[in-house]
Amino acid sequence: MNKTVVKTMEILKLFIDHERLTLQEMVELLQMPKTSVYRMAQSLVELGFLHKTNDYYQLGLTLLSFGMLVAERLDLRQIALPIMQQLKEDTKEAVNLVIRDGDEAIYIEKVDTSEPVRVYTKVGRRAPLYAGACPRILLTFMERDEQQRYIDRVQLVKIAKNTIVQRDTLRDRIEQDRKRQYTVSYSELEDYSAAIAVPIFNHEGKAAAGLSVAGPEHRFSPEAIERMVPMLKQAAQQISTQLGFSRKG
Amino acid sequence: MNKTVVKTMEILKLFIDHERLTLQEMVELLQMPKTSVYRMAQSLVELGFLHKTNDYYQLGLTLLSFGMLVAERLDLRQIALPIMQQLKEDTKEAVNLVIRDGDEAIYIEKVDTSEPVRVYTKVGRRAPLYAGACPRILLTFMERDEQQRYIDRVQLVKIAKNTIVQRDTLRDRIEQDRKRQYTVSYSELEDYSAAIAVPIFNHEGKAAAGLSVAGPEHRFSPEAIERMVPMLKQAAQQISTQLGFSRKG
DNA sequence: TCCCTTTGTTCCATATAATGAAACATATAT
DNA sequence: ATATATGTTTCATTATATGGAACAAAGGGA
Repeated sequence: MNKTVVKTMEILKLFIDHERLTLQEMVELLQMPKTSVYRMAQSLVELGFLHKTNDYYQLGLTLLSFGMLVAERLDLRQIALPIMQQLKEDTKEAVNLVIRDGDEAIYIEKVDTSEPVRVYTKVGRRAPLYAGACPRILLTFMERDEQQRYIDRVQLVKIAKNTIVQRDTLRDRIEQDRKRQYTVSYSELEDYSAAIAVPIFNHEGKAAAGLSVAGPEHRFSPEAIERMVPMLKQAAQQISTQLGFSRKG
Repeated sequence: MNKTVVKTMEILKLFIDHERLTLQEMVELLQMPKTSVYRMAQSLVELGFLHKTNDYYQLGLTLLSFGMLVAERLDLRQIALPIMQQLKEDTKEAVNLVIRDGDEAIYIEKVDTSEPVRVYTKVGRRAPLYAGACPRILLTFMERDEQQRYIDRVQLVKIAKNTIVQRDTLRDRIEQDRKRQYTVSYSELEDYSAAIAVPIFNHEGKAAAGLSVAGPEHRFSPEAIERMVPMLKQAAQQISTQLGFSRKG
């Protein structure tokens, strides 16, 4: 495993939180010698992973090309999109699709609402598995042993005002949601945002993805939730079926 | 500039044309020792650039994350999208937006048609500057010296049945299109596909992007072109204006 | 069931490349 | 004109990569 490659990619990570940076700024953020940073940055520019304009570096278009390749090769995403579009029409809220990537969830598709207030989620964004309805539904239906190991080791960081940061609260929540086969969140990933999520199962009966509707809290009254849950479950069922999942019972 | 980093990324390039590969397949394609390939592939997996499942490697989700960051940071794309959506409504054809990336054009936005026949373009895809209306409009309005140098050195490869592969033909075409301020292509990037493209100018008066409508050839009669060109020019003008371009005369 | 082949993974001696301080180049501020 | 800051290049030293050989695992054929 190449240490130099890994080190060079530390530079790319800076651009997750910074749209553009000078060489000097990267040196300060990374606390590495400027010659080293300079050399690595030039490599990334040569690869098209960074672009340099007037002493400023920013993410390069080659990442867009690769990123879109990844997107178009996600079968689940192609299968889900028309169903998500219908669900958005039915519920009038934004619809999200996540899959697991290690200890995080990554949003792989979103159908945005036309309603005035939007939520923060964007395709490509990540969230920890414990926070927010859609990521947490993946945790809820994770294989039991793996789930316990994750809960035991994860550092529960508060992200928004209602993020769950107590392990026992998280465990209780998961038990409850496992039974009712959906989860709800209010202000866990973003203040004043709510979401309802259900699992999508694959041909092995494993939770392969999470499907959710999301919007501002005031549009997620108990009545609204009661109305949207069956629609969500139905949509997830359609996607699961196309993934080869056979429903038990 | 790091040789090791550049070499490791040769592996990623394999996945442009291959959705998934085994270690052995990569060794054969790259003609490198398998230990070397193994080591580099592990680095890419550790970075999230590759994902390994059952002895198969494929592009990793980290590229999706970075790719979408690039997409959402393209100001031009945010400005253009609503105008592109309107243009698609008006013309009923797919609308594309490209920018230049070195000697290639890269598609950064697309509003697809609801009409039955689609064209190949996808966000993130690249094309040479000489082929197809949208990429070629960038070449048409390139700074003269640079344009001549590009035409002199580019290897004109036939991509579809009508790809321009004669330098003189290309030069004549550019002169003609520069005058009428738009270009048309039939079967240059993909057989049986047509497109009309116009330039988008930035605040410096330089061609910053190309805007096109595209569809199957039979929907691009001379009458249809005459109808769509003014709409395209108007849409491009709107985008140019928002980019700070002041029209001459 | 055994043996052979293929492919993935690890080891380790050797070769190559990376490293980073110093120096140089350029631009900007005073 | 000079000083400072930042980007870029040089080069002696250090660290890491390299890749053949060996090992491990899986699958196919007799």
